[in-house]
Amino acid sequence: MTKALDPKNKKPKSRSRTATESSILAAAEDVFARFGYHGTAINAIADKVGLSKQNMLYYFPSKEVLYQRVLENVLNQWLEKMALLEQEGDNPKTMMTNYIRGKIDISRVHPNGSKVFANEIISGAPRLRDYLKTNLIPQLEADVQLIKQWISEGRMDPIDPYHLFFLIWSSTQTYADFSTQIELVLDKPKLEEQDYDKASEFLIHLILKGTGIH
Amino acid sequence: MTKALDPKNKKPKSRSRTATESSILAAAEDVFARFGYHGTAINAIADKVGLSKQNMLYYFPSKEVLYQRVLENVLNQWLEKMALLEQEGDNPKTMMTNYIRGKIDISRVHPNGSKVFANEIISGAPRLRDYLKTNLIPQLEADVQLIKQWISEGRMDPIDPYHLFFLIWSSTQTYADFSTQIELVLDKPKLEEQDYDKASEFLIHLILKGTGIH
DNA sequence: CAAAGGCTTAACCTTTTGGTCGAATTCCAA
DNA sequence: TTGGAATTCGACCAAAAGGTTAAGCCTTTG
Repeated sequence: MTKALDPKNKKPKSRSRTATESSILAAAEDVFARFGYHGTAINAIADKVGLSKQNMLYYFPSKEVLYQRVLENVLNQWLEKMALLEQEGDNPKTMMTNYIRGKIDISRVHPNGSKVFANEIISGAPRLRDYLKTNLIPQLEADVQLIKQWISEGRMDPIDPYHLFFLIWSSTQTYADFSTQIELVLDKPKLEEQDYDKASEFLIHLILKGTGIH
Repeated sequence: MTKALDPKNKKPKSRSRTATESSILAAAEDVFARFGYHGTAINAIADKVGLSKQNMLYYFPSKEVLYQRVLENVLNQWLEKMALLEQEGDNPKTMMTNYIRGKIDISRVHPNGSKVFANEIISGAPRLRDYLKTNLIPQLEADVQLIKQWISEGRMDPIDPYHLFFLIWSSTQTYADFSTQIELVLDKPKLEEQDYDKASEFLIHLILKGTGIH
């Protein structure tokens, strides 16, 4: 794979290096998503990028390190968009709508990331317990506070905020993690944009109504 | 769920043999759930049962066969209880309530089965596409018809039945598949019965209200 | 233009693991 | 008791996969 000449390259080595690393990470995310950590042969990733195994190991010294980097990328991308608090809007309805729509968007745009994450959690989250504790949970707690505030202000029904988030997380991520099953049920080779839109509308409607947000 | 013996069985299996096979299957379900197909070493299963690897292979000739049997067991157990149509009750509210509660029960009693299934779907369901097509989907279609009927009778809101099932499946199975994450959030070493009860009540309330079932 | 340093490859090594084979042992009914 | 079937075990094997090493190639830069 020859890289395009870049006239304004000031540090070509570092530039091409990051490019190579990115393509490796992308391929790795894909393969790890489908086969899980153990099911993935680093050779399969190398083939996909068009590198030899040894050469790929030059960029990432081990399978474990590569996997960690993939996981890291996924999590960072996620956490950014995953706060209810940070949604646009000044009222429960708008914010919740944006939140749900955002989560479905992630399932649509980054299904592989979601699958890697799912694999990790199912197998007991050995590698990211700490990450979850220090990053996800604090953010969630803030979101929970917001929900409680809305409840106390009578802007929604008094429901358990934690289980509400479990519901939203699972029902949105299922369009990534379980896409195979959904495609089978809907009899489509691949989910299309309209399917995700439909899912969004459905979930938004049901959850808003179900929680009494108006 | 007829336990009819295979016609091609010349002799019924001995009591001790079936007992051994059962304990192997149980251990296998456990290990496959945690590590996935590729991540599981048959030695780990054998150790757990207290057999040598070779001896275990005497009962199940290969890892693949053993895995298939585990999957088979899980699916059969599931399908039995998974029809909305077969729930007790003569009205939408009761039937839907029992359905959701039943699904949460499965997550509580058979979390490993759920995880094995989840692993399989995430990795593209290579081994059970056919099973889903011939077993799950027909049952689902019948359930979808029932929902449509309820809608046409004005007993619930006009919503998309398919996405409703996706929501119920995902939000109930998450208490098995993602239990690690949930335990972390709820700050408990292990989910207790009351947690599942709470989840049931939450989901039942939200889904009934959200779909306009009364 | 030539040294330095980044990049790539061939050959090789080690460990793990699914699986085989035949001998030994146990179980069971005649 | 005994012969045959069922079960268990020790020894071994081949393939796959992660990883190492040392040597060569290519690009940049002083």
